[in-house]
Amino acid sequence: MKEHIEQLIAAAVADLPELADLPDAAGVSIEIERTRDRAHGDYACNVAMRLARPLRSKPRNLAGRIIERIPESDSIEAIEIAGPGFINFRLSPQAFHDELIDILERGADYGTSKIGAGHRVLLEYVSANPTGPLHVGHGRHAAYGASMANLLRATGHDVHEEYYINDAGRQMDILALSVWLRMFAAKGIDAPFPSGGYQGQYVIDIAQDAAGQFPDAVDASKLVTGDLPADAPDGDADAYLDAWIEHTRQVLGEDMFLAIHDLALDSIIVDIKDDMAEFGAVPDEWFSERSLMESGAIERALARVAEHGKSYEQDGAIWFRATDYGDEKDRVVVRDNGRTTYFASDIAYHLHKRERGYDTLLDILGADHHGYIARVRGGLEAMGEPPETLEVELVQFVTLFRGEEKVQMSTRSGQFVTLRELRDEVGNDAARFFFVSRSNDQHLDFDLKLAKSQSNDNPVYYVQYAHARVGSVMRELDARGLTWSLDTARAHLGRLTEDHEQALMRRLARYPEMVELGARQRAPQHIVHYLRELAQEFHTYYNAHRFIADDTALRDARLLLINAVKQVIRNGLALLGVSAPESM
RNA sequence: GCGCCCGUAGCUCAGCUGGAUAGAGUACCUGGCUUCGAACCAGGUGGUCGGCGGUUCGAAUCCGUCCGGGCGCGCCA
Repeated sequence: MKEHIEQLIAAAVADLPELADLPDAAGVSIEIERTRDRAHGDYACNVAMRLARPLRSKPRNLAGRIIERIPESDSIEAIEIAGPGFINFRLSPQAFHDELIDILERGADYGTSKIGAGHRVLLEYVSANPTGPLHVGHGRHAAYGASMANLLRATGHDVHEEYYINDAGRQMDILALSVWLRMFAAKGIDAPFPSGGYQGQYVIDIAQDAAGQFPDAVDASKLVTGDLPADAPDGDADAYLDAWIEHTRQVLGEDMFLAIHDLALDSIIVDIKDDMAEFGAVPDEWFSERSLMESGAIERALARVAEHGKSYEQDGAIWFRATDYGDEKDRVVVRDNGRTTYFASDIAYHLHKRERGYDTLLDILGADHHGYIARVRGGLEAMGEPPETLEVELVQFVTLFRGEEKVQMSTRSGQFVTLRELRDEVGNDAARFFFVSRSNDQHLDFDLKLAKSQSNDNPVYYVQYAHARVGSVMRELDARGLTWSLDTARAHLGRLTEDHEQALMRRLARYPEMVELGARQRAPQHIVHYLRELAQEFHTYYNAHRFIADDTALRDARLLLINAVKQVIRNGLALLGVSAPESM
């Protein structure tokens, strides 16, 4: 519809005689937008105001001359000039009726488009370190990422969802150490535990399993260390940890250390996969950082950086010239001990994404990673890849409250509320809906007490209730021995003359635009707000009029309308990963 | 100090990349179930869009600056 109006305007503007003298004015783009106020019709166009200056004409006069040249259309009932020079379009009833029928005929497909056809998007999200269960912050990432994947697919993009597993590196070593030390407790032997180790119950559970599988590793004599630096608070917790890791590697041997490391890793990844799957977030691929090292991808990436002269050696390390790309300082990619850094993995990973043929690398990252964006983009450029292919959406933090009290969370100390706990408390639907109801670049306050005690007040139920109510009406129809069908009802849509019905039809017709907007702006919250408005208008209608009327034609028309409402609510909720129950 | 995100009703937040009189939810007040589900609806109270300049037909939206909050600035990941 929007495109149709655009074409009408374009034809009219092209027909303006004065435009011939000013070829550059033709560059003014035609913008059609939805009106906010019903009194302004359905669509408005500002082209007359934009062209007024280059054409040295008054906006309202110009608008008049444009309107004279707009071709006839069955979809348009009226065109008028308003305000400073807007051209307002009022759609014909026929246009809305056609839309209702389209909704029911296309069903689950309604609202989808092909605007993203041919675009290959690699969508990476969550990618939490596998050092423990997902917490509520990851839940926000999962909800946002999965909803974005749905939106992008609905608009025709070819989307590949991916979770990057940081299965190499120091954090995993600390986890392996933590598990090993807890294995002693499983066998009734006292063992020290560094202040910086992972302290959650899940570590103890994994250790129980590991102690059974690797009994030889639980040997009190292996706990005897030489001099170690002091642990916090007297000393440096990190130095203490590193000394312990080094010690553990030696007394256990690389193979045993790796065995415990991998047992812990596998156990946690299985847990994360289950958790996300239950939450409706199912990545197509789980991409291992270690695989980058083993396949030589990191070396390849670093070689490309070197070829472009964007790295150098200093102090025994290899540095990437990040300052050439606006970073504050150059960054190490290979340490003086020969090991590559996380950053090296990351640019190699992004190169690998490009090598797999993706046009857009959409990363969903925590807000604390923002300092990283320019660097990775610089890395891509330094490897000869277009830097603009990397697009990053930052997700701001979730602050948990229990009533008035802020809940402090720290993965390392094991003090956090897990995603699983949250889902158990408020349910998947409420959690998914709540997480994407706020813009991702806004901080999110999540009050657990409120979510638990008043879960019935959650806005998700408001929307689901509208859907269930239509189901209920159709069951009532059946109970009364009446029937309804699209084919007989379509002839009576002219009976939908009430204000509430007009408002609903207008709203329904906007849905495809909302899907497009949500996908384009990477903003699923538009769908949330739209659904609330649609549900609100439906509830108002419900309270004001009876659908199962004695007048058959009127009844058929109204039932067609509310079934269209039901279909659109279902489609919108599906994008958000929220169920649409028939009854509740 | 530098960089990124943000500041909109008492509270939590939208505001469709510059449009017409700034919107929801919640809280508070009033009213509506013998009638398709009251997990609902109708009405009311509530705003210098953080402050000040600028850009233009037009600014909550763009630019500058100041104030206030969050996050980041490792040979950690």
